Amino acid sequence: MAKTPKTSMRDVAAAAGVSVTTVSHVLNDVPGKRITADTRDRVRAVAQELGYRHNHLARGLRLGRSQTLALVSDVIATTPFAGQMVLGAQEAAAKVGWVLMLVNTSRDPALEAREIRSLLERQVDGFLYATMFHRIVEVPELLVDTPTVLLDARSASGSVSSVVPDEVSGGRTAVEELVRHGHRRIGFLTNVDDIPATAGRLEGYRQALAAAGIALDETLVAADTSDSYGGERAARRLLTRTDRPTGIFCFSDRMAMGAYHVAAELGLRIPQDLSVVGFDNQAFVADGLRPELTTLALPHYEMGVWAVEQLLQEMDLAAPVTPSHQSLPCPIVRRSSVGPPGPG
Amino acid sequence: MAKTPKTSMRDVAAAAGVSVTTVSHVLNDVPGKRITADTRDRVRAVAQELGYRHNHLARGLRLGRSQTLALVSDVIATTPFAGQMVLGAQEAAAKVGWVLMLVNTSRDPALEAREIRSLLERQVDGFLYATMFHRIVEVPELLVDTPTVLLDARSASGSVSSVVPDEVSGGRTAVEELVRHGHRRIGFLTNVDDIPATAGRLEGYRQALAAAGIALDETLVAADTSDSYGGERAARRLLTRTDRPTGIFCFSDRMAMGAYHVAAELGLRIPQDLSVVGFDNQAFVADGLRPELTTLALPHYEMGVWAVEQLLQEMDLAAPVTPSHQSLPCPIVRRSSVGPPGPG
DNA sequence: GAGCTCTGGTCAAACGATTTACCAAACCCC
DNA sequence: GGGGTTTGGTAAATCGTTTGACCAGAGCTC
Repeated sequence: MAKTPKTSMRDVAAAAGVSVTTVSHVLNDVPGKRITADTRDRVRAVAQELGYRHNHLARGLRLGRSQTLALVSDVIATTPFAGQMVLGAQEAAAKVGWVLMLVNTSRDPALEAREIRSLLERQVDGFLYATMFHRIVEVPELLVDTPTVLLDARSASGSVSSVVPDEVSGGRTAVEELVRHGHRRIGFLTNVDDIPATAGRLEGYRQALAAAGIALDETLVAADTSDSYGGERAARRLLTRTDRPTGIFCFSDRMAMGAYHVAAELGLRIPQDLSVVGFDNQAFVADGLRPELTTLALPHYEMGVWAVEQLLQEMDLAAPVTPSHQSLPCPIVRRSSVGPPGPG
Repeated sequence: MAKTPKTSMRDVAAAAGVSVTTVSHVLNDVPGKRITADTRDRVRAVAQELGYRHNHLARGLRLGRSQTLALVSDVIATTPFAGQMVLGAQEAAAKVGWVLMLVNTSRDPALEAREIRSLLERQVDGFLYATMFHRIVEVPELLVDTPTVLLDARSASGSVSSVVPDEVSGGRTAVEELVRHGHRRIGFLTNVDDIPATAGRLEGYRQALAAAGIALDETLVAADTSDSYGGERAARRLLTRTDRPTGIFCFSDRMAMGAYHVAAELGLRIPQDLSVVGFDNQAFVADGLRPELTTLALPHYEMGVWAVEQLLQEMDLAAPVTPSHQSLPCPIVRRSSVGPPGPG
């Protein structure tokens, strides 16, 4: 860890026998500046030799921007797919040479304010305000005059751009998959929480049934907690009926996992006796079940990318932009849990 | 997004009728500076009123450090527990007012070099070099004279500090749990990959057997891929024997999931006929199985915290430090998959 | 009242870039 | 050879802090 004394443009300039200005012009390839190829080469060679490295802090100070984005989220880590969102954002930022600062606020408003303030002091140019599952939030007061995009969240006021999964089309796709295989009695294991995903996927379920000319049977919709135990309970209610559904769409892979347990218990084979579609494409769950679970993937990576690209674009425009709200599709991941309805 | 013109110390100084120096002294609570309470209050009031906000870029430039850490990792997101590590690091940094920049390199050396260079240009003070599962790596040339700590990785040369899970004690703990319940024939579903976790957990398995006075039976160690299919194959090899083990320790929860499938197929009840211990405490897997899986948790959060604290400490000392290598314990998470061996 | 020490500040020089002016020499045209 | 233009740069101000050096006035001592 020998503290190598850092080389600045001044050092390069001195060694190359030119002014700092020239070094700056050369190293930044400033267009429209007339500098002989000879000088250019010399400056570059010297910079290379001295191990010159740009000082982004100094540049940021002068330019008034840091080329840095912040991702602040309520709970970065409690959901296993959070990483994909962060990854998408980070990669999109890296592509244009920006970097991402990461902060987690644990839903603590005081902590959140403190952290945002800290990021603002670091002259962060824009914010991604993310929640780790699709929610309705309001963007913190502190951020009102810094460019901000909502990630996996929508704002009640609609005042800033946002990107969320398209829950409705996701639900529709799931049910269409069952319909396509010939199912007509299709159950829905839904979630009791009042979140956009619940309403959206239910709406998708309705739409798909309607499109297939299947009458909605409210008793085939069973709500419970979104974990595997909720899945068990809800599945048991549906599958112990004499007119049990031949296919079920589950709000989450975890609920689907519960449904698998109940099916095994009742001696129902998947997919011969019962087809199942999940949601989330949860790593190590969907592909660990037997048969592997057909499910819908949340577009976390894509949302991360979209949010950064939108943010960069909004920051480019000096003028205030009209916010744009995007829903990204949830692609279906076909595995082996869906088949034609049994003779039953 | 009205670009509010930023207020600087100069503005505050002018409005308060003092010099910039005084403002700096007051706002930073510089010790040993004599300033009347009256002036202090006035400066603070004015700063508050004008909405003054520190400019960390300018300070960083002056001070030569940014109070920023970078977490560079090979694959941030492909493992669901990665988040815990990032979270631990971020929270430890936040506690002392530092922030974390995040970069993912996808195991691409060219990309890695580019990103590290970019972070270095931003005057990042220290690096966390993380891998998303315990590996042996060498720290990139570029980082040799910037403080760096390895996270979930160890370096071959041992030249920088590192923190990893204690695989040996983890393996031992798992097997001890089975021994404690009275098991004497204990199988090990291990992994074929040549990584520290494989050797470490096997060693732990050996140690626990030896401590219990149980002779090692090599045929009870079945190696396969670490996913659920590998678990199925390995479990089938062990459980179809006439002298099948009464308890098995699985390299991963995913392998344990495979073992559950085989047990169900063979009509073996867990834990009455077979006890199972997993590893990883994988979200939504361990607690989604029936019965819920007893397993070992990887100390990802704690490793993140340790790494940041170590890094901060090493940066404090100007002198070169002798690197410290830490193994953190993997705590057991008891659920319902372990019981006394059956009469069989 | 000369000489000291405090008190409560201020001045100006960094830190390392970018950018707006400006300029000397060379060249061109008639 | 006088005036204008192009070429290839340079000087200096600036971004917003921190900090080491300095200083005027008040109070104390003898």
